[in-house]
Amino acid sequence: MKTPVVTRFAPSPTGYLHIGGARTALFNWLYARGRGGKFLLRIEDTDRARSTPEATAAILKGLTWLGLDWDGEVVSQFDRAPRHAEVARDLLAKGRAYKCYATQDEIQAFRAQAEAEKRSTLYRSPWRDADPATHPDAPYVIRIMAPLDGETVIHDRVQGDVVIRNDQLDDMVMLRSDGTPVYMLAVVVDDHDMGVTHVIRGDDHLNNAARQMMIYQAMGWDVPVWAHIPLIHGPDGKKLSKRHGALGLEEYQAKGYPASGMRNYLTRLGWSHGDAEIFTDAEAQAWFDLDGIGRAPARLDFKKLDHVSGQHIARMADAALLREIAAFRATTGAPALSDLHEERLLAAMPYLKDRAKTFPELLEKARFALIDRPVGCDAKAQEMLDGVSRGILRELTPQLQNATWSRQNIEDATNRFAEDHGMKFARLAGPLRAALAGRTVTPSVFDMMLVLGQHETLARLGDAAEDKTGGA
RNA sequence: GGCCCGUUCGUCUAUCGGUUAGGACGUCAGGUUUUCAACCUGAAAAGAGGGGUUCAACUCCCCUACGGGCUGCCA
Repeated sequence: MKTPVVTRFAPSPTGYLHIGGARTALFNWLYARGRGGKFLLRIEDTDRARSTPEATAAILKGLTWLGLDWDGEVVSQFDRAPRHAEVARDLLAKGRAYKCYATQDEIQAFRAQAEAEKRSTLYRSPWRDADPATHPDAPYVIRIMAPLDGETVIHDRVQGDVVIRNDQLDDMVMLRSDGTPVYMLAVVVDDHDMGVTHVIRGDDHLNNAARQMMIYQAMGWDVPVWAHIPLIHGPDGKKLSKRHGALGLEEYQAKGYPASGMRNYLTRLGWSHGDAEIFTDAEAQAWFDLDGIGRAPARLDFKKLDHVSGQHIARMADAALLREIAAFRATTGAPALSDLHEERLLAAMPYLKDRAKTFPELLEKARFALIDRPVGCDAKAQEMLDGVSRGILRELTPQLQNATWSRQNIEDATNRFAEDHGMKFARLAGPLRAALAGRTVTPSVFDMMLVLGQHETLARLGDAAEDKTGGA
């Protein structure tokens, strides 16, 4: 029987959810969800000085926004410290670890000298083979006994087989002198206890995998499947850092990218499935595999994000889009839309969603539907509504008044009017735009009329004809 | 310093020894048009460098260059 897949995301709560971390979480989520497995969440909060509850909250919030749901309770690594220590002592009892009484000063001095002499800085503790009878009554750390020769092979699903000579591995510390566990021990114990089968994480941990395997082997535990994915870089190809901006996931939320577009973009960044570019979650889950992950770090490309985002907005169902936009407005602190405005926005959706890459862009194009009279003209729209144009609108109004409100009828009436007056429709379009929206850049005038309805349309035309549209 | 990983159009990538090296974003040129977009068509654009192996190398091996990571009683 095949063991079910269990993946996990294990961030340190030292800040917001980083875009790179979000992608790592996404890969774990996709892998588990596509295989009917579990996706677990563990907060690595053993560094008490840097961990904050606010950061944990921000991470959960970010994951929730991205739509990555996890299974079971969130595990706090710090809470499991006693269990980590227990394993360290177990290893001690098994003779796979030893107490080291070397002071930090001693070790530091050794490293400084090794560095000066350009020798390996790997520290070899003299206490490894010391007779327990000679142990002083002093603080000690517990170090693992690393194998002295041979090699460790990391069978990595992304990087291939990575061979590390065991003489490159030192007797790493597992338990500090104050009895607290070190990260390297904690991850292994937690991953094992949580039943994690696939460790998908940044390739900055690739070398660490060899160290961690020492613990798995000493405890006789199954080593998980490794998949070390390249970290993503900024647009300049350099490591992601503050100066790149847009580092936190919430910044993307604030910019109005739909979560589905974000998932699509991040999935496709450094992973591919033939020529597939735009896909649904169901497709991503079905297609996602470790083999498709590239081995080189990928750069963020905001233009492509825009494109993917636009495609997702265009493909979303109108009602769903309306809900997402309402949620987006709420996060920006905008007041909820009135029923009338919401109704109009929904009606306008088919005309707007093909043309917007983000929610704010869509909202901007929807302005005409979300305002009440007077429309409020900006400078260009005001210019458009000169005396002549107002006269034209006055004459056009009765034609629209008599039309039964359908696209066909509105278009016919308008075109007939233009023809009768020997003008091109383009001559009418500008003033109509200004009258209906108070702007010169708007959706199609017929689309707007349809969304607004006959009554509102005529009222706005009336305002314009009488020069009562108001300023911007 | 030691060890490990990586390198195909500007960017994300396909190719898993034999292709005119394909797609997407972006760019440029046309088209459509009712403004802005969107959309459609087309174009330019790539195997880091050097050695091997092979009838044949982007693909396999080695070296170099460049980029990245690890080397903590941080995670």
